[in-house]
Amino acid sequence: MKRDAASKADLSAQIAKAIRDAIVSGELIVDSRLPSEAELADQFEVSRPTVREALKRLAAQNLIRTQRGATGGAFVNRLTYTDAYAQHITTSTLLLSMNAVDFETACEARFALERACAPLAAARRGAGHLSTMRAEINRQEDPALSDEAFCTSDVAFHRALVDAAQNPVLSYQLAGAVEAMQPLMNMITFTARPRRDIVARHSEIARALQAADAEAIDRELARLCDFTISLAQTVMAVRARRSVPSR
Amino acid sequence: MKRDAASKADLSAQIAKAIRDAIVSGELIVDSRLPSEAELADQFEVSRPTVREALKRLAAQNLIRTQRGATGGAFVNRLTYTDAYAQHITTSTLLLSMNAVDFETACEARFALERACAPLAAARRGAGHLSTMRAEINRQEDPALSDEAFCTSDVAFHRALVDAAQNPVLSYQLAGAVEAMQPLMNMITFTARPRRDIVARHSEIARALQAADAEAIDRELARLCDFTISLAQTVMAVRARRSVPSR
DNA sequence: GTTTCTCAATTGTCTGACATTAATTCAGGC
DNA sequence: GCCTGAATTAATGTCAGACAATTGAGAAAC
Repeated sequence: MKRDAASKADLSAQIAKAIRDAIVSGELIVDSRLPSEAELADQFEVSRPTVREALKRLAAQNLIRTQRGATGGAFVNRLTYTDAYAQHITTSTLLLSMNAVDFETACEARFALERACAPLAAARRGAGHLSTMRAEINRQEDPALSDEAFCTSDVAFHRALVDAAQNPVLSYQLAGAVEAMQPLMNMITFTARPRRDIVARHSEIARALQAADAEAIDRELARLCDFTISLAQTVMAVRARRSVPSR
Repeated sequence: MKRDAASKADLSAQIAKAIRDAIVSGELIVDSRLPSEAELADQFEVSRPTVREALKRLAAQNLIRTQRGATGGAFVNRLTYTDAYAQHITTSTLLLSMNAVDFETACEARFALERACAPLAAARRGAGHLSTMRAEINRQEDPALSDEAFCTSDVAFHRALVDAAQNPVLSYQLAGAVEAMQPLMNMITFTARPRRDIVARHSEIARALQAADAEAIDRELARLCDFTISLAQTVMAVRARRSVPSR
């Protein structure tokens, strides 16, 4: 855990990097305790506040956790799938919102990824996945369901499809893509999303999954993708006309 | 930018969350300047070091950048694709290494994702992508190439295939999966990876991409996936036998 | 043996200070 | 009038020292 005097970055950034490298390289293994803040301050020849800033940087990335008390300190955190999901979703959401990614690009990416898991899902889907999907379809058929709840159910449905592939790494990668899309999806949902068509697609997907018909799943996802994109274009066109009424 | 007194978390975590929420909700837009540390300390009724720890947390996530000097301060950062790539790769790599994800699962996920972009890549590939892939194949044919360089070239090849889909969101999602796999790949590369077979697959993929033959790309990727997994199993079996020699 | 108390180690927070950086301002010379 | 350059100023970066809060461990009492 050495820090090069070279880089011009802030001390706290240098120290954070040094510790991060030690973790990534395996020098510090999961659940091992880092030296106390005072000891780190001595080692790196900086003050304790500087060390603390470095530790907060690592804590922000879920790389360490801290505990107070006599046997407390900073411990190397095991990065769980849950943590990784959360970070991935945050990053993806911000990336989409801050770079004005157009709906078509995001939608295309999202469905392309989802189609990637169709063959695996068809081969491995369990009863739990199918029942989850059917339950969500039932909820979606209720006209009294609010738009927000419909959206959430939509995400849950697709999440179940992804999970049916029974590959946690794949689920992790796709969860970010699907969930990060939700805010963008909402933009069109709250205007005029014809639920009947979507539920019909969902039903077909569930049927195909039960039949382990990978090609049918793929086909339905492609239709749903095209449908969503064309719907978005319609909505955008209407909005554009409204904002420039007389011309 | 208010902080609830509710949560029991550290003050710096609360403040970081409050500011992060303000950014995500759009209350603070890209490139806008946050109040100075002293002002934030007043607003949140904490000391400056506490505010600084909060800001370092956000800086660790590339959400803000800081600048010294008279007109300095903390500014909301635009999350670039490059930043997002880097974070995604770091997270994915740590997730794989800390959770003892087995090679087969990771490999399956990686190729499933890559196959997702085959149709788009076939439809849109430009001359640049094809020439990059051919150049990498040429490098890979050189027997003098070191194992590390071969690996890097391998990643570059697949990266070009992904980029050929011309969807930056898709590229972002896949870059993490492909690059995070590299350390795991290295484990088998450095023993006995038959380069000829891999180069043959790569050549076929490049040919199929040029011919815009999505199905052929998909087929070749599937073969490469199966090949890689079986190779890994062979290597593991050999290692297991070596580590338990006489029994 | 069990419970309770005290203690020590560690993180969390505050105060106040100084160093460093960089834009701005303004005086002086041309 | 215009350029040059030094002082000003406002901000972050860093430090030292202190105290509060928390928590486990060992000592002491029963």
